[in-house]
Amino acid sequence: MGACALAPKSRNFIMTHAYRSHKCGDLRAQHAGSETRLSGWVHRVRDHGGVLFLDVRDHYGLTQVVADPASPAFKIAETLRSEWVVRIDGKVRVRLAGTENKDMPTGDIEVYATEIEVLSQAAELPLPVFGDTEYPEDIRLKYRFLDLRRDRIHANIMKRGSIINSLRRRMVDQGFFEFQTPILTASSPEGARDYLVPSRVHPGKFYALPQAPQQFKQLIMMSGFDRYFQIAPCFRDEDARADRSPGEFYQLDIEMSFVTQEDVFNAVEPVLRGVFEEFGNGLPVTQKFPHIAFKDSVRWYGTDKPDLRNPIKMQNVTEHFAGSGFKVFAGMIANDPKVEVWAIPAETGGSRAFCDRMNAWAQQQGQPGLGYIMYREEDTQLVGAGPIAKNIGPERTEAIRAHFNLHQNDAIFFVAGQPSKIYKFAGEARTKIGQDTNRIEQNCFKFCWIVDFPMYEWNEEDKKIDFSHNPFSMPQGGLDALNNQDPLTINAYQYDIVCNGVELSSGAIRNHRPEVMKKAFELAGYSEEVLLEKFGGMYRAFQFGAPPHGGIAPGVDRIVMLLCNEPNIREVVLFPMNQQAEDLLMSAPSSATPKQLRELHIRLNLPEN
RNA sequence: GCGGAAGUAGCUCAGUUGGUUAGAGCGUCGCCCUGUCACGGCGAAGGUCGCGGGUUCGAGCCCCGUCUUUCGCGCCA
Repeated sequence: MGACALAPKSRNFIMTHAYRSHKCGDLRAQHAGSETRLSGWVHRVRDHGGVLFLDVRDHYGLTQVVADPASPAFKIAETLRSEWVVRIDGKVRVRLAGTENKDMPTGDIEVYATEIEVLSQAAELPLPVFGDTEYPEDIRLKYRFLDLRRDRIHANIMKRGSIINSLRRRMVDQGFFEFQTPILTASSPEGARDYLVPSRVHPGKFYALPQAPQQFKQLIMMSGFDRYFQIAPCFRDEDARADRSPGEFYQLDIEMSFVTQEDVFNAVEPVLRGVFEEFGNGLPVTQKFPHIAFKDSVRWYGTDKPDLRNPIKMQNVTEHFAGSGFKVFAGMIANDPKVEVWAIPAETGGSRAFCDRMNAWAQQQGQPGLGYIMYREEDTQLVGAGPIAKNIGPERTEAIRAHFNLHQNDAIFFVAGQPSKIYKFAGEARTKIGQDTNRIEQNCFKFCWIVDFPMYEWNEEDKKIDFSHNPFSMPQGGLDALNNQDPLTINAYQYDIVCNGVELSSGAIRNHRPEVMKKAFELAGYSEEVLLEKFGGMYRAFQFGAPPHGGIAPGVDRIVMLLCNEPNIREVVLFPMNQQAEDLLMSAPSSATPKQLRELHIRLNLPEN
C-alpha cells in the first residue's frame, strides 16, 4: 500500500498526523523497529494479566497491539472494551518465534503500545461485530452501522462498489455515456404501484418517483443522443422478496439508437460476462449466451427464467401416450386437443424410494401425483418398471427410453394437462428432481438470453388482451402483424438475460413508429386519447423523427447478489428496508407534522385502529 | 390481502409428558493469570418466556386472539 511505502521512519513525521501513520492492514516484518500510530476499533481483547493483546481494526485490516506492565499505556489498555475507538502509538516489532499468525496479513508483527488515547467509547453491543453468528434481521437493520462493521457484509458492500465501477468502465469503454434522469417525475399508469410525492405548488397534484427511467431513456434517443447508460435508481411500491428490495433498487439502464436486437446483445453480453469473470472468484462463465425462445424455455424448463446449471430438459411425449393403455393420460388427450404430456428425465432416479418420494411431494404440491417409469436391467434387458410401464406396454416404454437415451437405474416422470396449466408445476418438478439427484452443477455462472416474448397475453379475469411485458416493445412483423395476425400469436422484440435461474434484466427493441404504437395500444384496449394523456411526452416525440432504438436494464442488486453468493438482497445493500418497507435505522416512513401537511394541502383519512 | 416458520437474559440458543428455584455459550461487571489470536480460571449481575385472554390445582410448554420478524403466494408493464 502507498501509505506504508511512503511513511518515513522518523518519529517526527509520525506525530504530524493526529490519528495515523499507518492503516491497520499495512504493517509487515519490514517495518519492525519503526514507530507507528494506528487508529481503529478495538476488535477483540485478550487480557492475560501480565500481558494484554488488542486486535485493532480499521477498514483496511487488523493489527495485534501488545501491552505489558512496563508500558505506560498498560493502565489504559486494561480498560478497553470491544468497539471502543482508540489511537495507539507504539513500536512495530516482529512477533516471538512460534507466535506468528499465518491467517492474518499482519500476522508476522505486532505493535508494542507506548501510548493509547480513547477516541470514543462504545455501549454494550446489541450486535457483536466479532464472530460470524447470524442475527435477527430487525436488530441488524436497526444497528446497521454495527452490522456493516462485520467482515462479510463490509466486504459485500465494497464488492458492490467495485462491481458498479467495473460496469461503468466497461460501458464507457464501449462508447456509452452516462446521463442523469429526473427523480421527481410523472406517474405512469402501467406496471407497478408508484411512490407519490405531493406537490406544494400545485395543490392536489403529485409527482411520482420513476419505476425506471424508461420513457426518459427513450426520449434521450429521440433527442439525438446515442448509447445512454445510467446506474439508475428505480422506485416501485411493491412487496419485497428475498431477491427484491421493497421500494428502491438499481439498474444498469441502457439504451441505444439505430440498433437491432443483436446489436443490444453484442453490447451487453461482454459487459456482463466480463464483470462475472472479474468478480466471480474464477468460476466459469458462459462464453456465448445461448438464445432460447420464450416458448421453448417454458416447454423445456417450465419457466421463463431457467437455471441451466440443471441439465434436465423436458420434452413433449404426448404421442407416446395418445391411445395408450394408460387410460388417465390417454383419456385426457382424447378429450382435449390442447392436452400434452411432458416428460422429465431423471438420471439415477430409478429407485422405488425416490419415485415414491417425488410422488408424495407432488401430492403435497396439490397435484394428483407424479407418474413415472423406472428403467432396470432384467436378464441383460433394460425394462421399464412401475404402473405406467405396465399400462402402456413394453413397446412404448422402450420408445420413451430410446427418446431420452435412459439407462439402468434412471427414471422418467410425466406431467399431463394443458401446457398453460402444467408448466409451472413441471418446472418445479424439474428443479426438485435436479436437486434431489444431485445433478445441479455448482460453482459456475450459466447465462442465457430468453427471446421472442409474446407481445400480448389473455387476461382471464377481465376477458381482454393485455400487454404481456413492455407496451413500448416493437412487435415482430410490425404494423402488418398487428393488423392481420391473432394478437396472441405476435411476438415482440423483447428479451431477458437469465443467470443461474435469476432474471437479471429485461429489455426490448422499442416501438418508434407512432402508427404502430397507436395500433398496439388499440389492441390492448387503449384509445389514442389514453396514449396521449398517459404517454403524451413520448408519443409526441414519436411524431418528430424517432430513431429506431432499443435497450436493456440489468439489475445491479441481483448481479451483486450472484457475485457475492448471497441469497438475500439485504446482504448487498448498505441501508436496506425490511420486508414492510420500513427503514429501522432512520425510522422511515414517519409521520408528517401538521405544518407540513397543511403546506401540502393534505388531510389524512386513516384507517380504523 | 393470504399461507408457512420463528419470537425464552444485551446477543445466539436449549428447555423432556403441563409440575419445585427457567439453563448454557458469548457479552457485561469483579477477582486471578506474561504469548494469546474463539486465550484460560473463579465469581456475580442480568428474565413480565413478544403481548392479551382462556383451559388447568398448576402453563415457557395446550387453546384462541394479537403484534413483530422472516420465507413464499398475490403483486413486481
